[in-house]
Formats: sequence, structure tokens, C-alpha cells
Amino acid sequence: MAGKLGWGILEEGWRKGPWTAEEDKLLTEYVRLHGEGRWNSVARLAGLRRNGKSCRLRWVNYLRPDLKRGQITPHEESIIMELHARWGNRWSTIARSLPGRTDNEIKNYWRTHLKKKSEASPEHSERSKARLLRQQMQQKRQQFQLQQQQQQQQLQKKNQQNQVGMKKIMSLLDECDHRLLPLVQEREDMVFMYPSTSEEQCLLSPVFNSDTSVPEASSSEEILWGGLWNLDDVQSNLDSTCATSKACLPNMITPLPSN
DNA sequence: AACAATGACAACCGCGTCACT
DNA sequence: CAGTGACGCGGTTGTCATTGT
Repeated sequence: MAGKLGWGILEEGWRKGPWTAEEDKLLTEYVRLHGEGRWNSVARLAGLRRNGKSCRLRWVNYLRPDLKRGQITPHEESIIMELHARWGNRWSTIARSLPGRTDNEIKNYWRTHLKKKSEASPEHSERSKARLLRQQMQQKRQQFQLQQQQQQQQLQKKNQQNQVGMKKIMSLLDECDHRLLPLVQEREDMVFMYPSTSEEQCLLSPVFNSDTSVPEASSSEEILWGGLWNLDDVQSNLDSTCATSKACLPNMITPLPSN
């Protein structure tokens, strides 16, 4: 890039690299006389050997009189963190909320000071939390399936004894399976999708707002993590669904586990 | 003291948008 | 309506300073 060309040299007649005090003075004088804008005229009118783009950048990021020089304050930092969480890398938008600070300044500050902080924040560490939860759910699912197998074995023993209602029991177990397994799968995958049916929304509430079918969150990120961090709530809903299934099998099988 | 690694900041580049012709 | 230039934005790079080994 410019490094290959060297700083302060002329490329197609334009100077590049760090600005000198003399150039700053010329540019400041130009803006004082003509105002901001028409940057491509600067070279001709101010006698600068800089292109318009470079002049605009120098003025906006360094020479503007309303710029606040010096360290970003803790208060400003918290604002940046909050606004970045909301808007992402929309630096100019963030800069509008911080008078005297430029988008470039905020962008640089974010990269050097806040990026690591953000990655180490709870919001970020919750990704590992998600992995842990998924592992736990996998274990629970396996445990549940094992218990089902044991229950089926017990039922088979019972039925060998009394030969009553085996066909009905199996059909009910199948129904139970069909209802529960997709929900267990849903819990694993729900981070990546929203409930599409009212039944799903009901089952997953209060993670999702059942009135609107759209989660009450302002950004997809919030939705994503907001949904994820309510898995405990989903657990209770799933358990209640289990309870419904249990009702299908009055006195026929051992009650399903409810953690 | 010398060197490498890292941080901080200024500046550049590419691209998208918009207004003007 | 297409072409063109100006401008703004976000990403990236270069340079210097500081810190660690």
C-alpha cells in the first residue's frame, strides 16, 4: 500500500502520508474562508498538494475546532460499549452520540481498548455457557431415553404377567416419543430458529412472546442470546409437556423424570 | 543495551450513496 | 435515465511509542 510508495512522497501529483504543520495551517485557513465541503477544490484554492479525500479526513479527524482532544473518559467508554452493542460497527452513528469525538477515533479506541474487553464480557463467555448447556441437554436426553427403555422393559415384564393393554401402551409410548423428541431437539436447535407455530410458542414461552410470535428483543443478537439464556425456563415448559404425556399414561408407566 | 512484541493513533483505500448534469 | 463526481463510511495498513524479555 502506501508503505510501498513511501510516506510523504508524491503520487500522481498528490502528497501522501503525515501532514505537516504548514499543510494543517493551509487547510485550516481554507476552511475558515470557504467552509467545509468542495474538498477537491482545496488543492487548487489552498495550494495544498493533497487530494480532496485526504483533506476532508484531516479536517474531520484532526483539525476541526470542536474536536475534544485527550483521553476517552470512562463515561464515554461506557457509552461506546453500549452503543456498539446496539449498533455494531456503525462508527459514525456512535460518534454522533459523543460530541467532539470522531468515528475514526472511536473505531481506533474500540479496536485497541474495548474489543478484548467485549470478547471477555459475560455476553461473549455465554457462548461457552451455551456449549455447556447443550452438553447437559444431550446428557439429559440420553438419560431420558435410557429411562424410557427401562420403563418399556418393566412394562414388558408387567404385560408378560397380565397380558393387558400392551398394544395401547405401545401406541401411547410412541405418541409420547413423537411429542417429546422433537421438543428435545428443538431445545438444542432453538438458538438458530424461532417457533413457527402457536403450539411451539406456547411450549417455549416465556422465551418467546406468544402474543406477537416475535421475540421481544431489539436485535437478532439479543434474540439469539436472550432465547438461549432462558433455556432453564424452557426446561420447565418441557417438563410440563412431559407431565401432559404422563397424563396420557395413567398408572401404566413410571412417571417421567422431572428435573 | 538490544531486540521483539504490542499498543495507539493517523492516514489511506475501496465501496456505496446521492446529487447533479 | 445513464454517467460522473463528491462525499461519507467502515475496514485496513503504516508508523511511532512503549513495554517486555
